[in-house]
Amino acid sequence: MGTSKKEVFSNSQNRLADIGKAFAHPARIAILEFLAKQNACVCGDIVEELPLSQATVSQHLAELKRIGLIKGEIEGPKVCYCINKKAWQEAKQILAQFLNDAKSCC
Amino acid sequence: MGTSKKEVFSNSQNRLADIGKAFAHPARIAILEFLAKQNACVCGDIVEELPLSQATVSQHLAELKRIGLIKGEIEGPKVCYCINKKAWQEAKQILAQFLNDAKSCC
DNA sequence: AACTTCTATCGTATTATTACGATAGAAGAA
DNA sequence: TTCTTCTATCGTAATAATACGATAGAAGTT
Repeated sequence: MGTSKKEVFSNSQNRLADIGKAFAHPARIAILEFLAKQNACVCGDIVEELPLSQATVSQHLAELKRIGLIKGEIEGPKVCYCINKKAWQEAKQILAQFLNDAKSCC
Repeated sequence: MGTSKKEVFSNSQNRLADIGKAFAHPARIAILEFLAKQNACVCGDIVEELPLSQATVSQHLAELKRIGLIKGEIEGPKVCYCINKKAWQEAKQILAQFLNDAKSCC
């Protein structure tokens, strides 16, 4: 009790839920928006964009990396982040399919 | 500390995060999938579809109602649920815009 | 080597979420 | 009225998520 019973749901349901979780916090939305509008990797200045501490931003970045939507590459003393295009397309496809399956009702 | 600092983010960022939260649990995905594939309102049999208790399912339904993605109408002793088409379209539009704004990178 | 810069992680406190049994209330059936 | 059915809510327990200061480690600079 208290634990999410994800083992009783299908892989695709859990994958979609994970994508949803990536979007389920305004800070992660802000991070993704910032990365998405760039045309290149962003090195470092993400923390300055957000009204959150460096530790908190790092946690959100780690969660987005776990889900796969962003990539981080070490570049000297900094780390460069960018959208993972492949996972982004996959998320777009999964969400579009899910959202388009709703039939009319009521 | 511990509280989500949603007040420092924009309304649209928080709205998108709320939509993400609706999708952020496999049980809610399962509920939405079940409702979405129907061509009519579903009265009652949602609990039997899910390996969760009636109380837990009711909580998930309440959360989906709060976010606006589903509607519930009292029909005799039962309650009929269905996708809220308007909010569903809104969610689709918001997500599509967000997902399509990613520029190429790396 | 010593210093600076950048980021991940640890430790920790607080709030949120998830889950379920039990109960209450609403509405039709007997 | 009494019974049954259905659903929301209460109470509660446990886990997850959020946030941040402090610290550690990696890498370049002086």
